[in-house]
Amino acid sequence: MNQKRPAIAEIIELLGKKWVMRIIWELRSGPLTFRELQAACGDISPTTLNSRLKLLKHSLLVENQDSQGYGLSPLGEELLEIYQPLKGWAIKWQKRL
Amino acid sequence: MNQKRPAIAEIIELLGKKWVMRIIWELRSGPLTFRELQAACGDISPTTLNSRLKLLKHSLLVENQDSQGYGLSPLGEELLEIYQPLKGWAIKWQKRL
DNA sequence: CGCTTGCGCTACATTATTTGTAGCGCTATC
DNA sequence: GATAGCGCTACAAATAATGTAGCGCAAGCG
Repeated sequence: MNQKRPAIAEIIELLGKKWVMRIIWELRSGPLTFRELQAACGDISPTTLNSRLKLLKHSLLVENQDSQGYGLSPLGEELLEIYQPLKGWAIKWQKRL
Repeated sequence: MNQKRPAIAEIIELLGKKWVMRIIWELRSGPLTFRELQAACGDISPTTLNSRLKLLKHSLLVENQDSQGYGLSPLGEELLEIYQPLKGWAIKWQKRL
């Protein structure tokens, strides 16, 4: 009852939404509160942040970590791992711009 | 004279724009013409497609491959490589949704 | 030549999404 | 019981994406 579209298309759509990757990235070194996250993202509006958090929780990438705020779920951590190589590549890429 | 922000933040912003990852993904097995790309993306509007192509060319990820249409640049290919593990992960992720 | 076909792409009005600001309701601490 | 900070919502304004029509051009054909 799940997939209408290939999984890769689904995740590409999700990650293509504004702020989604950024939020995951900002949670890389542990949970943050709503307002910390807001500040970390360079003052994303609370409306958008909340909407993205709902989406990310629903997608099982982020979860409430009781009293610590929002943190990455195990799946979220895995996704972040996959993104690691991006860090090195990005520097190289930026130099050529 | 380049970076005001960390490279990773810059690429996250770029890839977070709607359709950007999708376009790169659709070019994975070779260049496509404007209209082929439009169809591959499930009928993205030409306005948006053109705007993204401009952005991607400017970011050196996509380039005009003479008479073949649009294709990934070497940097674009590298980026796509980094995304490979996403494919397997996405399937696992989708099952848990 | 004059006609058609398909291309890359633009114009532009409509619709959807994001932003920014103010502030509510709640809890904890004094 | 007053203050401070939190997560979060309301809502109007700004920005971005969409859909449709079609232009200008180049190639192929009769």
